[in-house]
Amino acid sequence: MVVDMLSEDEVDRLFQALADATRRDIVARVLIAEYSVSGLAEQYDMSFAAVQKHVAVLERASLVTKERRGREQIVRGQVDGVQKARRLLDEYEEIWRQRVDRITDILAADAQDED
Amino acid sequence: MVVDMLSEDEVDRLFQALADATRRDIVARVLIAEYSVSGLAEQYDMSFAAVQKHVAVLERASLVTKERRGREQIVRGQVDGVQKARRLLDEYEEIWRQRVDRITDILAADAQDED
DNA sequence: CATATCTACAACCATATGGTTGTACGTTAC
DNA sequence: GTAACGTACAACCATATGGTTGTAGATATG
Repeated sequence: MVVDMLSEDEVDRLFQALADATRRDIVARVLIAEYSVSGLAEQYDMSFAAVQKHVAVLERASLVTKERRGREQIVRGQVDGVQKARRLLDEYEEIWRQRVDRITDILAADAQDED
Repeated sequence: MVVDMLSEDEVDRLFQALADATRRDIVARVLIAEYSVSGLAEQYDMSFAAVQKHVAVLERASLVTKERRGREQIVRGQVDGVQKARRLLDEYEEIWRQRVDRITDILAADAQDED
């Protein structure tokens, strides 16, 4: 059963956001604890602006949220984004399982014929 | 527990391959049944070469396999690629769940303090 | 053999991506 | 008020991506 109703664009953004090691690391970090954008930037060997862009990509993909706190912007992980992506992949596995079942049925029918 | 041991590059390729609607559709199709590359190309409103490139991306990501049969190249879905990606996402959910548990513990400890 | 089919691959183009530096602006601290 | 901090955003660059057309090789079919 499909519960998600994600547009193709949303799914594109989800997987595209996950297709970068730095961004996956950011997701893991902010699922564990809050970070400011500059706090995140300290963790990586790249400019603040680069990290800022990664966070923006993750935000557009609904994998993190940003919330202003004073002069800082707090980044938090958004687990339902992760869950949506996982459920998508579950559906592919389901498709595959159904094919296996179908093939098993066919083989069973063949066995019947041979009786 | 991590069982996968996928390199960052492999994961990059996996998610990158899934970040395109045409490629996701190809994966779904070849999980259900075999297709030749030209058979796949008929399904989409783009050139044969474009579909060929998409299949190549999926192959590098271990989401499909190609096998020559006469002059055709048969494409099949590779479910373990899908499963690897899903397990990756499971790990993120696990990270998140552990944080929730930790926060719950802290709240419980605070409640203790107030007694 | 001749022809049609399926694939491979190169060359090209427009746009997207991942990075940089520089500038500007709001917020906190002294 | 001034300086330092955190952020936003523009401009720029190199490379990757998703598409095209064209050419060539291998395999089947008449």
